[in-house]
Amino acid sequence: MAAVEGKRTYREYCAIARSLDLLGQRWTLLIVRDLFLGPQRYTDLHAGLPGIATDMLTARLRTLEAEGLVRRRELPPPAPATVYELTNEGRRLGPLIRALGEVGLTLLDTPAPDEPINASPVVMSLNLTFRAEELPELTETYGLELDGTPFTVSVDRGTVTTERGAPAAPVATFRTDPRTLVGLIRGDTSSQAALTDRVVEVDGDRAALDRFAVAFLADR
Amino acid sequence: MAAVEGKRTYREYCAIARSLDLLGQRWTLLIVRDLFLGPQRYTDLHAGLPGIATDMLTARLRTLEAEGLVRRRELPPPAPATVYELTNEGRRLGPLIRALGEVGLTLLDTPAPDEPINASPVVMSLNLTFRAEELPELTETYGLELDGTPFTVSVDRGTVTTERGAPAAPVATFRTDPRTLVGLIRGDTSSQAALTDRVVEVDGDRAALDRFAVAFLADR
DNA sequence: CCGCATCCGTTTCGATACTG
DNA sequence: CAGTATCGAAACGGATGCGG
Repeated sequence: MAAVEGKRTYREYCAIARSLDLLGQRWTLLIVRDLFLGPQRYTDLHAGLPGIATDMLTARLRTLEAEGLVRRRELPPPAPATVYELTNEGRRLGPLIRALGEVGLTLLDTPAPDEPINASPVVMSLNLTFRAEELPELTETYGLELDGTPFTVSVDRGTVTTERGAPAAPVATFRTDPRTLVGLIRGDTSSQAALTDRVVEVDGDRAALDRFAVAFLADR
Repeated sequence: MAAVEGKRTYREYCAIARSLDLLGQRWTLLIVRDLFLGPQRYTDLHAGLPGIATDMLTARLRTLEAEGLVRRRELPPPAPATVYELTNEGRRLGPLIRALGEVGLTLLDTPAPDEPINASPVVMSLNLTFRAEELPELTETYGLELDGTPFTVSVDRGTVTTERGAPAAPVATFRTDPRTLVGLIRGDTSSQAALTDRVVEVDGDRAALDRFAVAFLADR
């Protein structure tokens, strides 16, 4: 007889169940994933989540906001817009996003030739494939321009950070498409071949692409 | 027009999305959680998942089996039964389960007096609240009997393991209920008070309860 | 009692059309 | 650009039935 049960929740006194009450709905963690590369506008979030309905995206953002994991911010003129960004609370989901990535990375095959590949997840995966033990002293910042969208990848003695947007002083900027970058990371393409085939364009230190390829090769 | 789309999946070339395709459905990760304490029969799984529909549990188990994360095993006589257990693949979800627990642990308040508390999640949470830095040399095995259900908690120089079932040679066995154990871990009850109030019964070394309480105190 | 399978009302999700 | 409104499809929750 229609008990007023509010929302669907695991009613269990359990840390894992609580997490899933917070984050377990469809799309929620993928939104968080996208925001880990930096603030995003509604429309760009929508573009990065293939197949999400607009009202679903709105609903998830409202929930994440109410939970204090995401904040809405109005950009001032001259470029007024609404962006969504992670709060400090939200940033504490980093280890969870990483754990999910590590599980999923082993499941990814070489993409089918016609499979569309978004840029953001590929950039995000650099955090997973980074091999600190190779080049442990490496410290430099790369620009990445994937289908025209700029990203920043910074390596600093064994740690990486990835963000949206172009870096201030990159040692080099690589211009390519997500699929080619996947090929490089997976070792299906060598950095040499990428250069001679001109599927990657380099602005700046051309040798930086070799170091990049070594540092981020997924060794399966 | 009904495109035959099969199941609901994020069609994205992304490690995180792949993980969620595998594990993101309701109940799936809670089933995995329960199996991390050891093999379980269908009925016991059902009892540990408040509110799951029977066909849902069956469906999830079938999917996990098909994905190679869970295996079905028939126990031989004299106690014939079917148990479900994690495969080696399934055990690789440990870091993910832990990350979920760490997010959720900070969200758990002191349980309401009438809130039911299952034993398994409390035992599982010991992996999260364990403080290796206190008593770094501690190496001993405790028995835990919560509402009559036996568990084993082993500490070995900075690492813990938790399982269902009674240990072979415990330094002590604590007999209590999940709620009291939560009080101990959260620091709402001292081990001394628990002993004098007789809400915990100890078999074996009574001082072991103090060490246990120190080692597993959630310091928030 | 254990291990499911079936049925049915409710909730959530997906797709698309539309609006300030 | 940033959402609402609408509607059909799928998933879920709960009860019940049923063979070993």
